[in-house]
Amino acid sequence: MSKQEAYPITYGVLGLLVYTGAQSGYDLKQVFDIALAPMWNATQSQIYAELRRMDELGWVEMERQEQENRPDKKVYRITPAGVAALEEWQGQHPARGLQMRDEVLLRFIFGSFARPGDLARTLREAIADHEQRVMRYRQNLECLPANPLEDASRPDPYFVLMGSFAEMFEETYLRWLKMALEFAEERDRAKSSPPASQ
Amino acid sequence: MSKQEAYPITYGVLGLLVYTGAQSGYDLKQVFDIALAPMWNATQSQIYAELRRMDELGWVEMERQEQENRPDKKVYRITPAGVAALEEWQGQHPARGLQMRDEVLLRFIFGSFARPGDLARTLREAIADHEQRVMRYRQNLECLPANPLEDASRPDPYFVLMGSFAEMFEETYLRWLKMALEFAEERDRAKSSPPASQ
DNA sequence: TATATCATGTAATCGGTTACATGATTAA
DNA sequence: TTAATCATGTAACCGATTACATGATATA
Repeated sequence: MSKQEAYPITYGVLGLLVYTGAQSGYDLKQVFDIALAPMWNATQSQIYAELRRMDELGWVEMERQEQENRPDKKVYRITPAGVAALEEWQGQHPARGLQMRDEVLLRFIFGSFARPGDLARTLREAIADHEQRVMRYRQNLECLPANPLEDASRPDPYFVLMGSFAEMFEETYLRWLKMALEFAEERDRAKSSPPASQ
Repeated sequence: MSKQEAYPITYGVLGLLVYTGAQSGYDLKQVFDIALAPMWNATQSQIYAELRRMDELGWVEMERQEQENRPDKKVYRITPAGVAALEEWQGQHPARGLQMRDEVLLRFIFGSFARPGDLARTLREAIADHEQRVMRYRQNLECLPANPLEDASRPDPYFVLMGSFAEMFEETYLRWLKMALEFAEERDRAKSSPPASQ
């Protein structure tokens, strides 16, 4: 078989369905962006495509909810076959290792080509971006879902640990960004003042 | 204009060409994997495609080197237009923020569906993987290139700072992985021993 | 009145990966 | 003798993104 039946993103949507219960593609996208932001991202149309795929696989069931003055809401629910698929997946060997794509770091490493101010501006914007991320992750920690398979009275311990990963990662990243910014600003100052040596 | 003329990966290859001097696509792939591993990854055929693209843009020049008993080596060199493109790029606003795709984290967050042992095994493999990464990054620190635009007698300070990012990131990641593994192992123990409560 | 949100999707395209082809050299 | 490496690339495909379409409701 060349074409796979499921991908990481497939299992991401599937797993979320367990925690949310029956949900529409639209709502799942919101949940996805909050819960899985630290390790994956998906577009709206991708979520719809994955739900259709899983419907064909029998991993989810769709129920059409009529609405007034709006398009019908298609509400999806995970099936026992879907739960089995999640369990199978956990036993498989990960297809790929961690993949990062970070244009800010790519610019930084070639920062010697930047005109004065450009690199520092890029870094300041990145700092603002990542500070917002940290805040969002901290907010998420206060409304974590319970685990329907285990203790329903407490927030899911896996989500708790993931939250701590997100926070650790963002804090490390921010620490570095601030170091890098100091370096970039110092370089700008050195370039604007008349060079003493050389 | 809808189709872009250059992407982050384009500038990645272009920037490396400054440090390596004239290089073949084959060799650039090796350099790419070492120097840009923390923020981007590229396949061999992608590198060839980017070199062809930049040749058409006039950002690089190609020289064919004949070889005995081997296909000709196409050696690329950056042009002044290429250097200008790098500088322009540094002034633009990054198109996308950080993107992470990490199947290990995705499995972890849905780890309650894992059969006993599966999650811990995934985490142990991830620890081995990331420990290798740390070692590679530390090795890289000992053979960093000089910056041909600045002080040629010292390793490039941008590469030095990137190296420290890679190390910080991997150490944070490893610290978390070990916490997560402890949790997973404890969970496995609790499931194998007869439950006292419930 | 204009924008944003709710809610669904399709079509087209793009960026990236995989598979394949070639053939000599070197190491296990 | 087998496998890996050097060195180049093409073709096909796949996963993901972007743009577009629809139309009501709520908000500014």
